[in-house]
Amino acid sequence: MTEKSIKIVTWNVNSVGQRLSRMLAFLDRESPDFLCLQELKGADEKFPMAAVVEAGYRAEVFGQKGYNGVAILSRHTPVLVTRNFGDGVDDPAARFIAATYELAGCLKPLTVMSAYIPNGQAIGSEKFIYKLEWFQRLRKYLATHHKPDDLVALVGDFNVAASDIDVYDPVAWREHIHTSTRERQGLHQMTTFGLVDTFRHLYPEDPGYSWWDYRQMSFPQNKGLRIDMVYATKPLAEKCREVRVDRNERKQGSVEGDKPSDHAPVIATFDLSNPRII
DNA sequence: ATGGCTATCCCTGATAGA
Repeated sequence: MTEKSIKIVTWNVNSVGQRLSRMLAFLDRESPDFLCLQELKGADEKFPMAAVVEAGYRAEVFGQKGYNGVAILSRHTPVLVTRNFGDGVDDPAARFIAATYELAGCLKPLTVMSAYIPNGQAIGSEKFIYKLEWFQRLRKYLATHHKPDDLVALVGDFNVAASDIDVYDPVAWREHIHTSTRERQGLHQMTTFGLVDTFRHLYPEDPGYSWWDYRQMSFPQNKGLRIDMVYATKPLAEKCREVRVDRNERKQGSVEGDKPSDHAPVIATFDLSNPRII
């Protein structure tokens, strides 16, 4: 393979079954190398594998009945796939999958991770503590399995707006779930492994919202949060040329299709034209 | 202040998401 760039997408689809036609159209239109999904909301056997294969992709799937569920779609075949953290914690939630690829023209393997960070529900709740612990477990997983100079893309729905620029109304959302100091610290601790927020790095001033509430006409008023991110280790982040939010996928209508997810896809493009560096 | 919408499954209400 000699492609000069790779495209990595993260998209919380809020049920892969409900979003199938939109997703297939997206694959056809954008032709990403990697499409990382969150909130499949179904067990493995409910995943639309035949349609994905028909579209020219394969899928590494980590499903769960009713809730959560993550996947990585790609035209490439991984050499290694891991599901969950394998850290001995008894946690049945399907929120993390990682796949490693040896791409032609790439001197080092590329690892792509699709993560669905817990929502946290309410500050101080049991689910909030679980969210904070989940960040620590993810941080430990990174340190155990990778080095900061590996090629790693950690993408997904992080359920935290990292700073006030990522929030449409920071005053109303002050110390709210998704913006609280402890959540932001958890997210920051994760990045200290050596991860760059590619969107924020390229566009310091752009809100870049990726989620809008289904209620209250939030999307037409652009009342959003940026909680879906593409993180990359430094050697990979240096190759990032563009990150964009595909807001058309949040729209409703005959052109875009019905029933959008409440999240829009985030599309990152990396230029790998100099293989001596990668 | 609350909930307003959309998804799941036990399915015609409860639970969860953010």
